[in-house]
Amino acid sequence: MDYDFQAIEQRWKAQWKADDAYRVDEDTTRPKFYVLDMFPYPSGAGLHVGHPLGYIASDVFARYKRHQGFNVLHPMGYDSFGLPAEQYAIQTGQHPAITTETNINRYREQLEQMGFCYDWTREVRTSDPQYYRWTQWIFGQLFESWYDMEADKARPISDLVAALESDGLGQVEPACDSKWWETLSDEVRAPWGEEFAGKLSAKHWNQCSEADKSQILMAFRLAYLADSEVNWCPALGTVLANDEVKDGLSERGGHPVQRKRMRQWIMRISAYASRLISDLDDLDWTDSIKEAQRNWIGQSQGAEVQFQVAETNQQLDVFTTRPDTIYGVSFMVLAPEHPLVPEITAAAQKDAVEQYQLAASLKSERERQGAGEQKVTGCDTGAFAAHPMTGKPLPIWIADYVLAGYGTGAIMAVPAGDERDWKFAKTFGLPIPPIFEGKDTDETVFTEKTATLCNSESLNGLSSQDGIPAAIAILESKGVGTKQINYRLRDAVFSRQRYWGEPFPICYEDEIPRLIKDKQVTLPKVDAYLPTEEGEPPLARAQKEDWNVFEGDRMEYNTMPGWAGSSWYFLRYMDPHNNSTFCSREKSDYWGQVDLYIGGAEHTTGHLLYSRFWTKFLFDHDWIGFNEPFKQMINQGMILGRSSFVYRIQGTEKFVTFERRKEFQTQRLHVDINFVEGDKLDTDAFRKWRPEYANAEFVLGEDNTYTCGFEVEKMSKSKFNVQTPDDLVERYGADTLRCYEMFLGPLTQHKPWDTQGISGVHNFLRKTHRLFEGATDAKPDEASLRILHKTIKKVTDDLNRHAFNTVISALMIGVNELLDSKGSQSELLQPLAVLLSPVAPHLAEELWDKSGGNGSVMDASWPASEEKWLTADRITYPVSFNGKVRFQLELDATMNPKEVEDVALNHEKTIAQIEGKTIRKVIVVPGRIINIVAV
RNA sequence: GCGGGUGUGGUGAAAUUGGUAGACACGCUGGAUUUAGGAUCCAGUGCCGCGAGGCGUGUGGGUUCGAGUCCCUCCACCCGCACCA
Repeated sequence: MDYDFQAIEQRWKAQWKADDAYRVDEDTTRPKFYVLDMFPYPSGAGLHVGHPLGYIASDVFARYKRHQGFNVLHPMGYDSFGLPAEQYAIQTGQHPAITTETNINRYREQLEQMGFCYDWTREVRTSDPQYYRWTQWIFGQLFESWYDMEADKARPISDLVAALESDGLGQVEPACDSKWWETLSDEVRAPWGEEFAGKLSAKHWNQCSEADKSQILMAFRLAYLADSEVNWCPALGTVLANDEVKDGLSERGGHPVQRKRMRQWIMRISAYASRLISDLDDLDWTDSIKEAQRNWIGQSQGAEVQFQVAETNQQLDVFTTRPDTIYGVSFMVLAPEHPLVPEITAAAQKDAVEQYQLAASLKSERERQGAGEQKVTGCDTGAFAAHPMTGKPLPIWIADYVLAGYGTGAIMAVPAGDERDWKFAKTFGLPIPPIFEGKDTDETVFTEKTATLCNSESLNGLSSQDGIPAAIAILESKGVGTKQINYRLRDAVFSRQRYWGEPFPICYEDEIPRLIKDKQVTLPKVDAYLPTEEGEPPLARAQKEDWNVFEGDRMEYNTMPGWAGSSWYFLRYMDPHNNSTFCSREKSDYWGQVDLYIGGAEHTTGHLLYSRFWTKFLFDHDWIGFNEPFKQMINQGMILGRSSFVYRIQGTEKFVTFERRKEFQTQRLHVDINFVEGDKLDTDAFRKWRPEYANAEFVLGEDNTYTCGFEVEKMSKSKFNVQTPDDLVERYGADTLRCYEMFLGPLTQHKPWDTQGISGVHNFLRKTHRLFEGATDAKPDEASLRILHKTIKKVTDDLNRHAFNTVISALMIGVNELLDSKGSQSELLQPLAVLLSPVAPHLAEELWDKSGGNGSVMDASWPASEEKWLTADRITYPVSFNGKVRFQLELDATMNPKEVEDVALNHEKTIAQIEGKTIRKVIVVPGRIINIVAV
């Protein structure tokens, strides 16, 4: 009988459903294994063949681990809040929940069709109030926490309040902005005096009103409200986090982004910067992702140094990684936006400075970041700072190349040792004090750390390695500087001016935010999904009675960003229906970290960083027992599409075939790959595609056909090159699709999609089916047993190293060889069905059943390869001369190297090869190779 | 510029510890069979050469009895970061 994949797949899918075969429960008698796929956003387009690649790999591994006796958690759910559904709502007025539901149903259908072993009873959706109440709860906990730098962990805000009441800020060191008090209103600060520099006393704290205290605490909360420069995207009508902006454009949609000062909820992720870097070391992730995270966090060690501005009591703080070069400082540079600029600028320079500032502010983010060559620009403020060591006056300039957002927004310029400072000094004729022995820094800048310092008083003769700590010691003893670690990572904006996201459990009284703890706030209904006329977010449209909870004067109008719900979803899968906590400690202790996380590499600096941050936060409060979410991660490569093109002769409705396109002025247009078979265009289908092509004419090739051009590029709707899994499953079955996607090549590599190869894999499954047709209870012969055990070993080894493509090859070889050796005995076939089951579960179940297996193949234990069938009696040695293989020699496996050598040397072909030469050396690698060196 | 990665037949690729380069497939060529079907089977297929043989893993060098694999040089492409003080 033929391989009727449709009947087989339908039958077993139904059976598994009836048996609840994918249901998992906690079971302390078995070891656990947690395999997770990255959370999909259910888009309207459904899945294309690229999406399931990772899902198939994780499913294969989950099934393999189950065979090995692990209790495997393998869940799936949806990151179902997000922009596309909301954009659609804006256009059509349809509630995003409806769009989302429709899309999820489509996803679910596609996922089930491919036979994934997800435990659907654990499905989560971030837009479900039962889920997001816990996202809101975690936000609330972040709001009610501060970061204790000494203990290096988050603690309840009540601890900080207690400390403030008894000792003020004297005994505790909370993570905060270096000048946290500057964000407070003047009334709050007034009693503390002009000279206040952060040492808030208990007395002052206790004198504050409740409103004042709330303002002060805001400076220390892990989720806080603050005015800050944000990335505002007018086209999307919302702010974006740094990781959502690429080259000054929004990652989604590519719209321009501006800087704007806005009051926003912010997450103090910077408090975790150091742990987010150091804990990377123990993760089994690719170096490139770990490196990208280190880069993004951007740790640099150095010193903060204070410079006194002459004739004022103002002080300039700068951060430097090279405090050893302090004697080489000849000027200072501030960012044009630096708050001190207006205060210190000399009267004579006022106009020039203001002009420069204006010019800088008019430049877009993109221009500021300088796409290409950087021109050196700057402007003298006319003010001077005193060198902290020598007291010498240093001119203070402003310039674009100093960024307001990094460090303190000001630098001490050391032209001898810094490329940009050097160029700046050369451009504006500023001095370049030589500070490196034997280096003419007037000629070229010397940026390496290898030189010996000179003209640097007590630092003379020191290398940079010794000079840095020495310089810091001097600075500290003079009270003009401290050792400091600086990070590039900024706190993450957590507000979005959007409708389709988690509402904040926050209300305002006299504009003071208050956390609503006793009731869950759900999304209110609104009359439109657009901002109000006053520019308030859509939620501001909701009337008082539209809110299920309305407290204070008003509710918070912002919603949370997409990454809120996805930062902790892997925990909810462990305990998805818990109504009293986000995830019970008992469950999270059992399931623990994700053992294997599979997904794309596009979440490097967003999701992966944020979920690490939230995990550490939950760990600090002892609500979970681990501080990293994902122990091992594999990033699957993209499956690229093969786009087809037609060539329209400019200004006409004529299309010219690929071969003759050069004869005309043409425009290359994407054409739907559904009209193209083997690069030949179905011209009738093309005419019917769009009204404007109805009268299309074609300039054909010699064979009277229209040939399309092609290119391999990213699969996308707009390129009309999307291949969906649906019709492939229809034509070849889910098992074939699963095997084919695995067979394409290494999981982590990018590869073009090409359906031509699919027949080979389908054929393999048919052959496998045929092998089982002749199942008997007879005793298998030795040769067949060898084939089986070789296959068991290869498949097992390859699965362990996640080499899924060679798993398929190994099974192909095994089946081909067993067909040749007539190895159709149940004793061989049953283990073979188990080997097949991770990659082709439906067929494996059918064959397991046919070959007399008990129960479901899914619960059969993984076969072990037996050593005795792996070692052969005879070995075929390649015999090489000077490294080049000349002939084969079949020898007894028991022969020792000396015996092998003797046989090889006396072989007639050897004698022929070495004729006229002397043998210098003979190398025999037992079981491997014989190499004879002769000259 | 810095960091990470990848270069192997016509194509996707394999070679796990330095040990027969191209397994397994696709495609192609020839043949068989068949109710011309996107079916099946057999043989061949890295390149050059009729052949013996020679040459072959981006380039050039090195280590080694032996290098796709290790070391150095350069090139190409992909990804990330990018005036980061």
